[in-house]
Amino acid sequence: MGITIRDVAEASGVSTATVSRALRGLPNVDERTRARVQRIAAELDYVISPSASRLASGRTGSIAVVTPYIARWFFSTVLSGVEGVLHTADMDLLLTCIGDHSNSPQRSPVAARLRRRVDGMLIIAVPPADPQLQDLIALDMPTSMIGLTTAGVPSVTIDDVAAARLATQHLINLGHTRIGTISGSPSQTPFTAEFDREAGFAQAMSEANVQVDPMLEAYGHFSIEGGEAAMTALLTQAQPPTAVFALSDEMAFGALRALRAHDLRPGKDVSVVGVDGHDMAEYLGLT
Amino acid sequence: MGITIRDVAEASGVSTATVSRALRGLPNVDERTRARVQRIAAELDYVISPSASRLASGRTGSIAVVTPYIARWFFSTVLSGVEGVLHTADMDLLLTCIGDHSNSPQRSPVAARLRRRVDGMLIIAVPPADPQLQDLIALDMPTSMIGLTTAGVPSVTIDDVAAARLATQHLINLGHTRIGTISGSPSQTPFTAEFDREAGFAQAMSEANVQVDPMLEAYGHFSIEGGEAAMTALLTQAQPPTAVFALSDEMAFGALRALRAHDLRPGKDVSVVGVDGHDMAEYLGLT
DNA sequence: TGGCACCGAGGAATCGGTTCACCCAACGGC
DNA sequence: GCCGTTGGGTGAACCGATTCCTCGGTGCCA
Repeated sequence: MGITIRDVAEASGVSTATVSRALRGLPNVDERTRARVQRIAAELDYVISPSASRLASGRTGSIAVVTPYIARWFFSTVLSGVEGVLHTADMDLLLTCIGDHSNSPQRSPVAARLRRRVDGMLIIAVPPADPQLQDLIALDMPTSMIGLTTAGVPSVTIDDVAAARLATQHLINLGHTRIGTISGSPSQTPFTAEFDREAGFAQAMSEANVQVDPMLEAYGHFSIEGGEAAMTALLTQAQPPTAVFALSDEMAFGALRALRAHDLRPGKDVSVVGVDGHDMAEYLGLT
Repeated sequence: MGITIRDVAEASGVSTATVSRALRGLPNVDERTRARVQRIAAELDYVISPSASRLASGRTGSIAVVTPYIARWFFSTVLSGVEGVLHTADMDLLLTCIGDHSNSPQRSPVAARLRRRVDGMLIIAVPPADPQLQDLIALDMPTSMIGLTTAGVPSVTIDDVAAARLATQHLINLGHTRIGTISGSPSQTPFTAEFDREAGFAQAMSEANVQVDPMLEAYGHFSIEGGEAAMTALLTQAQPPTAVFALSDEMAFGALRALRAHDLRPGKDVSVVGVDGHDMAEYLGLT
């Protein structure tokens, strides 16, 4: 069917070993030989068989991206960047979504799926308490993380604590004292970011000696709908907050929508801030 | 290093051939033998080597998803769905982004990257005129498409023509006669959707005997910023439109932002409609 | 001039499954 | 009792690279 390395070898009058070295830029090949092999390979439209190469070399040339969500803003943005990097590095990107929400019985455990299949993984913002995370780390392969940290694994995160403090302080500076929050959910395994943002909020509040009213905490599950419901809940209280800190921009959107529904003007009647840097944030009159 | 099929074979006292058949549910294996093999494989924590399996069988068990964007709403949503399906089918998902925008010289041509690497592809809304598309189709492997159609390739699309007609008619029903459009760009390779939506707009307009003013066409490049710029351009004309049809919701967002900047109320001073069904569409007061 | 390092290249083992061809025993029909 | 089937199973030839080991030849240095 396809052209094999042997065909190329015969056509150029060398051994397959030489072809392999020539094509991969390894040393110990005469440059003239290399050029000839390359030319012939191109003429024959030869494409190396990744399976065979992987089997023989032990390297797969692909890395897995593990993420709890794909369609959400933060994740797809990161994914897009990662794809670019991997693509130019000529690596395959295996996309794998893990998540308690999609616990269909058919979804085999991630760790088993990845074994012997990739050279490394990139884990994006998986909740640290996710049981599957341990299995992944136990695979003991090169790993990086984005948006969460684990001992011994390189990672890149934003300083969520600082960001949340900043956002909260902004509200305080505006003179607000009844500041509500919209966080993820009361009981579920928290994301690292969720944890840190709450911490930042608490810090800023106590620093400014502003009382945190437990009545003013609502849960938005990191979705737009959830944010809206949470905001509605806050607004219908006897003493609604004058400002709201949303733990993610998406929930902030929902909150804004709730404001509209109540004919309140965001930024005037009620201030809303969110954390994320979402593309759309600035378009919507978030504080 | 890893446990091989041979280890399992020896441990269960059968040949590797039988292990292979037993583990993959093929016939001609005594059920008791199969059970024993499965148990032993599990005990040994045996994981089959995909590379070897692919090499021997010729099947890769993975399919490529080819898309021009990852981070945009439509694409990441589709991607998320596809991942679910593929995952439960126990297939690997190779993510590949092609796009004229990211024409860094390093990005090898997609078609070559995919040959011998996947069993099939899923192409999402690539502009029909994209040169790489031809190469992909020339690979002649099982392919499906979403959001574009090509002769001989199964595909699923929404009826963009109808959707655009509907949106336009809505504006017309509201009594508007000066209706502007914000489309992608005047010259670039159009997406199928772009094409169809323009067609639907034109149809609705001519059916209602409403004049299409060529002055009222602006280009938003399918981005929020672009939509805003386009809307601004429309608004600063001598006779600005009273309604605007945006070819995508993202551009519609931008348009709304421009309205805000001009202190105009969406839906009252100027009506805006978009097509897409974007999650956020309804939250923003799009018509 | 002998010894040594190095360069370009080939031979062949190897990676770990899959699958084809064949084999053997048991069984049923006539 | 003989023969054709069929279910269960084995052996070994692949699949298509990679890579270790080997080898002749050349240039360099002592």
